[in-house]
Amino acid sequence: MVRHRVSFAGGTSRGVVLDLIRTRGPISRVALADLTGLTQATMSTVVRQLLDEGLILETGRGESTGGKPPVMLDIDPNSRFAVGVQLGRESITYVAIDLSGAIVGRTRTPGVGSTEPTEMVQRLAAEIERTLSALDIEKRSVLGVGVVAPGPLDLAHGAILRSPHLAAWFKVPIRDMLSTALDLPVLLDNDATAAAIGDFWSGRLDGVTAHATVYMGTGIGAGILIDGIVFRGASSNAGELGQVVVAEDRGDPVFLEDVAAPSAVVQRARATAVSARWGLTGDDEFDDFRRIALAAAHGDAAATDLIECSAGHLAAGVLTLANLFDLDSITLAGPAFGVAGPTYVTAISRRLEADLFVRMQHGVRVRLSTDVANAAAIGGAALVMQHELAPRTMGLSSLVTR
Amino acid sequence: MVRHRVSFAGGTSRGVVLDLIRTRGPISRVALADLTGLTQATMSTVVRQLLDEGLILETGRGESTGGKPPVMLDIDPNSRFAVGVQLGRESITYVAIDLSGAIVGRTRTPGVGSTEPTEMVQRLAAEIERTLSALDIEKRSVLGVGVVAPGPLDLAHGAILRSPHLAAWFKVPIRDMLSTALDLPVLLDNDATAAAIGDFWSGRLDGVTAHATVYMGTGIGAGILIDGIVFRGASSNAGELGQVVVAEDRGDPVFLEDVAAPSAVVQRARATAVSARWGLTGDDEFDDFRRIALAAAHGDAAATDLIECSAGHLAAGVLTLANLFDLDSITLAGPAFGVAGPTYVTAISRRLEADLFVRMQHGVRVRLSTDVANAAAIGGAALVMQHELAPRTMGLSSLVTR
DNA sequence: CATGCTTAATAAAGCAGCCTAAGAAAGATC
DNA sequence: GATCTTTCTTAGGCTGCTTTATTAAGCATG
Repeated sequence: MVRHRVSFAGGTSRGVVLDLIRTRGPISRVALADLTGLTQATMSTVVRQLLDEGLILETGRGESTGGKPPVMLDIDPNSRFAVGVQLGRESITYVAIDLSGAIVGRTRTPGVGSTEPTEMVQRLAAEIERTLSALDIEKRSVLGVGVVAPGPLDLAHGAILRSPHLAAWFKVPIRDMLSTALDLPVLLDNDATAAAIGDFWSGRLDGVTAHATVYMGTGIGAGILIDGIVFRGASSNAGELGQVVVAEDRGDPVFLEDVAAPSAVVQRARATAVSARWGLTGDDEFDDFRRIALAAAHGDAAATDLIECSAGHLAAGVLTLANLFDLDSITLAGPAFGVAGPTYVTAISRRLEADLFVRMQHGVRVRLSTDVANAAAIGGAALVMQHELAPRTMGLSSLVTR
Repeated sequence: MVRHRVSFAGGTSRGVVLDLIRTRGPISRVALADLTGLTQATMSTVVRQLLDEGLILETGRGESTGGKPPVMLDIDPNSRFAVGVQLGRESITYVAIDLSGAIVGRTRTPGVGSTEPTEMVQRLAAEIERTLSALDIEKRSVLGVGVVAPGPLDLAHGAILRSPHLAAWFKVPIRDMLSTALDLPVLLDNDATAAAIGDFWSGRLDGVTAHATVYMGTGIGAGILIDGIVFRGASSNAGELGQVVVAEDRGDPVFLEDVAAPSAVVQRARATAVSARWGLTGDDEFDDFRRIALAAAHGDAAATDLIECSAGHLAAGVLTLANLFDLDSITLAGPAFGVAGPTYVTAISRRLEADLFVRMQHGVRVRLSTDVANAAAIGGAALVMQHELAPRTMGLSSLVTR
């Protein structure tokens, strides 16, 4: 047999193998060699390294297929941990995950509010330290912290550019400040991107080539993964699903965000005659959206109409997204899907089945995230896992340095 | 100085260096080492190889900057050639390009019509042989032939899936048939993708990260390049710009193709009272579109309205595309831009300047292709150049075998 | 104009990640 | 128990890069 030399970009084979063990484990060395295309000899040394680092374990014997039974390998979940922090409007969510991606701890504190960045960083650091010690996690087994924020970010400098309620954070180097305070690696990324990586790390995207995680909080975004690698575009702002043009109004574009986001639903709700019965407060748009979704879930016709309308628009936007990226997998995440998630899944699935350009060739798997509310925070932690254990970037400009 | 190990995915450094020499040449070894991040020593050997293969030449001395003056390197344009074939509705275009991407020959023959695939392949092969010998190009300096067709293709098998006027070609392995007939490598790809690679090969995309070439012929497509690598999606059908949803009509999506493509313009024209004065034939929608565009160019108000309307819709679709992919460069190509190109460029530029999500961070360069009518054929040839001389694909699934 | 300085290019040796080839280990089969 | 099959490791080699050192070719200066 003629073997061709096989190689992953810049020494990522260790990461690819770790991914496979995580998602397909327990698994033998031979099976890993088959899946990656690497030789058994190479796999032997890669696996040796992962064992030495304590990331994986030999968990016993597999079934013999006529010869020596294989030694099965699996992740050692408790060997490493990562922390994810979601800087929310109304609250900050902290999660700790283990190497398998399972949540081992979760806390929630009041939102950023008007706290100064300097003080906030101290509070974040303190809360993270507290969470870790409460969980009996040694700091040296913590790979780092992933901070997740909405809106456009300056990833190069680890700062927030503009965000609805985080104006005071403009260009503050929060990533480096928190890293100094904690003496741990810190990453900053966008909520949708993080949620997508979280889906990938959970192993639910096995076999998927082109995936998008649609994240709806206050705004609407999408984290896009190609072979598990984040698609970022020219300035790391790709996937701004809320900025899809869905109609025109006297020559001006109408964006998806204007018609499908929670705030749009609430605004339209206020204009209806029956809105009083949903108990809208007017203080917190997001809370009001939840009330409308709940009313819809209980069969309220007008509320159902409002949610269906939002879902219909989102479905059209997602159809555009799926056609442009030729997706084969979509998940929905974010607090907006907390109550009405299934309605949105149905609307999107129907739309794609009917109108996807390549529907004759392949379908698109549409699913709800396993934990819509915490998806971004979990993703933040997953981001750190991927960055530290299986780094990978797209394109040629991304020279791999190590 | 601590140097980090730098590496391009699977031995593509040769191709990257060739790209740089092509686009930035004449250039010295030292400058190449700086640009790529490779060491001077490595560059020395890479350049040696390219010189040995005859792809590049030492063209003389550069300016001294206080020490030994550098030896400048440049492409040897006549060392290699490639042929591009565009299977058009009404005509087939053949172009030959040299290594610098310049057109060295062009032919046009009647379109495919109802010719059987088997016979057509023989005709294509004969015409290509004739073109090459007329240009005095030796066959061994020809890297291959790039065949370009509209519509969804089966790239794995090198066949056309469905195409307006090429129904008889469904699943016919045209790529392999032509390769056998010519004894040359043959590639098949989509018109938009090819046009994008053509733009890249021409060197006009230097410094661009995320580019799209919008191709409008009968349909509307986009070829997307990230760092010069084609973005293909799950089934190589990414960039279907015509399938962007621009409005809704009683719950059904209205696609960009339905309102902005030449056929939509012609249809709308027929419904106007004044359409008689444009001399529409009704035979050939594309020809009629050209007449309307010409009338608009001569100041006909009703024709201008029709073209502006199409341009406005396309601009909205391109805005969506630019926001989702975070583009920093767009070119327009395809026969539909032959007459009215500047109108479309203006409409798109204006729309992006006004509404691009990241307009505060960076702009998007919008330009017309240097040769709108032949862009796809040129791109087909460029595709072969890139495939043979600087192969690269995106993601991890693309294991590099050699 | 000989000497030294700077920059350009090559040469030599080493390392990392993959390969092939060969063999050891451990059970299955007869 | 001998042989076969499959798993896993070891040994040696190739490739593409690195680092370090050397040669080549110009400028600057006493």
